[in-house]
Amino acid sequence: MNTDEAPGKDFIRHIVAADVEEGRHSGRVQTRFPPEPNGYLHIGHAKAICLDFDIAQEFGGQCYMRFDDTNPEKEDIEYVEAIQKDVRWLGYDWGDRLAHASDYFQELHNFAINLIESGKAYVDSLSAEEIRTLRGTLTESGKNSPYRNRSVNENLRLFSAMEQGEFEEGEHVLRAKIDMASPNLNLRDPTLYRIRKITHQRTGDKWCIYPMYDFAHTLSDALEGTTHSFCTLEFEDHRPLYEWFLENLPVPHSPRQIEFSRFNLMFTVMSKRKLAQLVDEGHVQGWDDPRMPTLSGMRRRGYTAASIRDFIGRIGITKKENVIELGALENCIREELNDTAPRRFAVLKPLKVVISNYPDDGEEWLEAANHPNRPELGFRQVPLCREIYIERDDFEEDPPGKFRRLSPGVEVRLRYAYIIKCEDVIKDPSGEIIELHCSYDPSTRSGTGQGQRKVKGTIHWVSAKHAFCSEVRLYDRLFASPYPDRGADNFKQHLNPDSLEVLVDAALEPALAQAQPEERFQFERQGYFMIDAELSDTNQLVFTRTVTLRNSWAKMEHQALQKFGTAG
RNA sequence: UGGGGGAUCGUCUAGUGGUAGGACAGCGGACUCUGACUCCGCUAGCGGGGGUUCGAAUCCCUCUCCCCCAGCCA
Repeated sequence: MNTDEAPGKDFIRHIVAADVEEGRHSGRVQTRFPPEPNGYLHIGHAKAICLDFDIAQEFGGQCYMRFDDTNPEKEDIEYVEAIQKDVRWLGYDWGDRLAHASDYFQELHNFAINLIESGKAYVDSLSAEEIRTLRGTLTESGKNSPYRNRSVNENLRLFSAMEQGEFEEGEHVLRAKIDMASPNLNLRDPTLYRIRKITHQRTGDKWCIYPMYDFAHTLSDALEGTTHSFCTLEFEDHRPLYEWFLENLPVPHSPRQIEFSRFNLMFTVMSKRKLAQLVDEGHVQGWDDPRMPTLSGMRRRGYTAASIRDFIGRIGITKKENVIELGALENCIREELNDTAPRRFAVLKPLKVVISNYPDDGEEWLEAANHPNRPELGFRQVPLCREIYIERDDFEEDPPGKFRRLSPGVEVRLRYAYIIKCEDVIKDPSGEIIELHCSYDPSTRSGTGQGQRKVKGTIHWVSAKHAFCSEVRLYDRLFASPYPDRGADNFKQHLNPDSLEVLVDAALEPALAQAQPEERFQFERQGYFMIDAELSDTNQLVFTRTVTLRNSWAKMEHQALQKFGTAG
């Protein structure tokens, strides 16, 4: 097979293309992204957002941004604003097509009257418990409510009284009259309206009856002229109800609902309820905590919108349950940042090195490439003097076999500078290594073509005198288990206690002092980092690690530990 | 035990009666002043059993396993 071929379209695009070809809806394509403003958007929503907006665009149609705000109890303007910000950030523009289910409350109400008048809806005065009992079970059919055969006039009168606020919450509901014996529970006279005496964030106190999801969502789609209504699998058996509304009401358009599977990410949870719990109970510092799978959290972590869209494109659309490896996501941001991020030196866990044969007051500035594979990005100067910092992990007194770093008597290259050799290890009384004494070979300066001998390895470093100290935050997966919400135990038991490591005395090269918010860097041999604008101020910069570099050495170490146990 | 869905390399995903392909991961190698990047190579899959057919992931039968549904949430 030809590898140049474009990847196959997903099943939804096949369906839409076929509909267009057959001239349904006059070839028009219109979609909508319908979030409920009861929480922040997460990476799972990105799949729906991309699907809704991309398909509309691909077929020359339009996509509405519509808030499904039919439950004032849970919804809040804070979420409405955050959601819009996140969708825009992802790169989508709904133009003037911003809508709310609440914009349609009057029309929805008219549809309800219509159903009552045609004998297809009735006011039920049973309690919630009684309704549940009469609904039956998965295997037993339900029973009709004693109020099911009220006259049209009585239903009209009661519904009007509900609307006028003459009843308390829970006294009555409006139900569709469909089939209490249906094997599909959604068709056993579903509730259409309930009484809620709560101020709505948009309509205020105008209404005290609010439509239920199935009713409001279907008819909002129909009123807007949606042609294709995408949603996740759990709504699959709501489709017959969706279609029942379309068939039994004088709707201007008949959209088609198509379901796809949500996606799940290993080492994380993806339900708004659970994410809200992490926020409320203080396991994270907010919806935008860089460990959260929310779009705002990932943005703060350093993910770009392009990398998220790239990721969504790669995981595809199917109806199969799926759990995606974290590496697949990380790969997307690494790929982008490897290409675009300027390189810098940062010593995260410093160990002082004295270059004993370097002049006491000596100082020189060396040229270091901003990007080794992209010379057009130029160079910056890094200072060297007699005392420098290297990474503590880059020295081992008794190194394992394949260690390609510094150890006693061994030579390594200071990247973009000289070859040094470890002559002496200085320890404090407790035996902890506090300083290294090294000699350097002045003939081996980088770029001179001299001193090209093979050494053990190349390490990064920062001049002690010129270093500026910064806080660096190393974020890791929020959960220690790949499937935190599988099994009977509480998902919070799987929280990773090491998901955040705060380093307060990282030594950064001077050029980093000019770092701007949004600028991303590769700290060589470490990973990709960005300023956390929330935590930084003029006195103190705080850098956040977006993702580590791929690290085959760490992998080897990990495998060795697995093999020989973790003791010692 | 009712109804609705789903099963293709470790993980995602193509395939629509004609050599099971791609991505990520993994393994091996080359390169390397980042144990990065890049490049080369390799490993690895149609849930089981029948049937139709010259030929089946694809069509038929059957079995198994997994997910969703009993809110006045969405």
